[in-house]
Amino acid sequence: MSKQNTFSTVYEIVCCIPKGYVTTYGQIARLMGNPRLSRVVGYALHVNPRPGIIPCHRVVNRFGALSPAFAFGGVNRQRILLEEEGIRFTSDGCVDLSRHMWNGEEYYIKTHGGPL
DNA sequence: TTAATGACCTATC
DNA sequence: CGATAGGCCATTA
Repeated sequence: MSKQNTFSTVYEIVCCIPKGYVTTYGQIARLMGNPRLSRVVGYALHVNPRPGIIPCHRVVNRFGALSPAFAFGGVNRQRILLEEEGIRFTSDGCVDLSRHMWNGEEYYIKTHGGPL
């Protein structure tokens, strides 16, 4: 209800990511209206006030690479969680964004009140 | 208060 | 087409 507004928005979008899909920081920032908020999005997930509740493991970078240090329990934890969701990983250890890239259309309609 | 950092992205050469 | 540099927002020290 003040400065947490920005963070709350990030958590809202992250919680809105459907199972078996992933999105990028830039995509989330873009949904907020400021594509440059990509860094703040990562920071919001870094603080992650509700680990285990917020599916931050479904958020990856633009290259589809996972976070260097996952704060959920183990670095391999994120990859396992995504694999359990049915996400395919490449030999590079990156997520196939072309297969699970969530554009956040649902959130866009909810915020802008209309489709793209 | 100023300065520096960060789970990033976009634009330009 | 590929690589480099900069920028933007918020938070912390």
